[in-house]
Amino acid sequence: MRSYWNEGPTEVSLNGLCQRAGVSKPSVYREFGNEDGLTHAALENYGHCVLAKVLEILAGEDIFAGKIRKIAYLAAEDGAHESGCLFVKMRTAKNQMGEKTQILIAAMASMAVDAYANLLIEGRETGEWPGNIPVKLGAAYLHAQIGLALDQRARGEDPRVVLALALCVLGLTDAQSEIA
Amino acid sequence: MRSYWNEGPTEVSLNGLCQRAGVSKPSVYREFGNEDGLTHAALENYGHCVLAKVLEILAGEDIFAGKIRKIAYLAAEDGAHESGCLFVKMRTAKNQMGEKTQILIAAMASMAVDAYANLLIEGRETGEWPGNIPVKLGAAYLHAQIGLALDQRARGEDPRVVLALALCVLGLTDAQSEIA
DNA sequence: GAATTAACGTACCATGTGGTGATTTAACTG
DNA sequence: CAGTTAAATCACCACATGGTACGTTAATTC
Repeated sequence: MRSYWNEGPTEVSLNGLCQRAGVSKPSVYREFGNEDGLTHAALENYGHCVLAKVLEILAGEDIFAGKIRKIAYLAAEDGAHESGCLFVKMRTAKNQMGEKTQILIAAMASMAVDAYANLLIEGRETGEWPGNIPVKLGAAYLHAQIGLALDQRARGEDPRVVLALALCVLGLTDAQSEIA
Repeated sequence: MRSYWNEGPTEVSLNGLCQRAGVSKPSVYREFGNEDGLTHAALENYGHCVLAKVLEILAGEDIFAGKIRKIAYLAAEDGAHESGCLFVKMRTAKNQMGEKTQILIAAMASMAVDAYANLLIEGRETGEWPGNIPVKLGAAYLHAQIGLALDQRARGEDPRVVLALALCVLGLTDAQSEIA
């Protein structure tokens, strides 16, 4: 019922969604208050789902490069969220979102870059991530490139080769052959 | 009068624009037919303006790395189009654009990647662009990274460090210090 | 200056949006 | 089975959007 929200892209109107979901508008309003609450709940739910996947990867026993590769795979070619990353879609249209949703978007972006930073710190400590790139810059770079890949997929482009090339700068020279 | 369109972001409605431009709606329709024709004309005009700048850079007497640096500067920190790149904004919301405008968006993207390809070919011929990255991939990569920088600026982020790091993969190790 | 033509703008239309009050249906309690 | 309460819905509102018919003004021509 309310998981049907995952397929609801940003372009669908509240008016049309509750129609194709078989639920009437006042019910939605009783449950979420207003559209801002609705998008907020949808994004929060989506965040929990995708966060679970990412945390599973980060907590795994993989090697550093393997974790990066898995995250890149998730962003570039995993068919699970084939309708596109809801976070990226909402960030793209964030000025059309309500206040609460905008705050959530910013918070999720911050969490993502923090997660990348932790991964990079771990990689540096174990010596698996060589080079002299600051962790902060690396995390921002990873976040930007993953977001770019998701954006490209939302446009119908194939992000794989570009993402593979972009990740080379982190010193993972095998990333290109691994992904492409 | 019709150059006021450059400041017109995608979020402004036709209804509100002709009001703040002091022109009545029927006049707009007499001139452009429908909203699709309007956005098309606006994007075409913007394309001519920005294309002039890019061509000026490409046709200059600069060294290869200098041209790349100038283009990166144009994308990352030039205040000329401080309201954001209209092409990127329209590409972001391309499914809300009319048919003609969507075709123009695709055509302009193709022209951009062709221009990058020519630049890279020139760089390789003169030996200024080392490495074994195929020209086609390099052009797609440049296009993606420039687009990412413009997207980040549209979101209010500072794209400079990420773009500088991304351009390192092209073998321009000095790009980071030049831009940041 | 009169007549014709071209451009312009007011006022309007149909439609879709987010949001809500009144009413009916359903469930639960005694 | 009767009576109260909770929940879902029908129908509606105000508003904004893209788009247009028609009256009005301005320019042109003789």
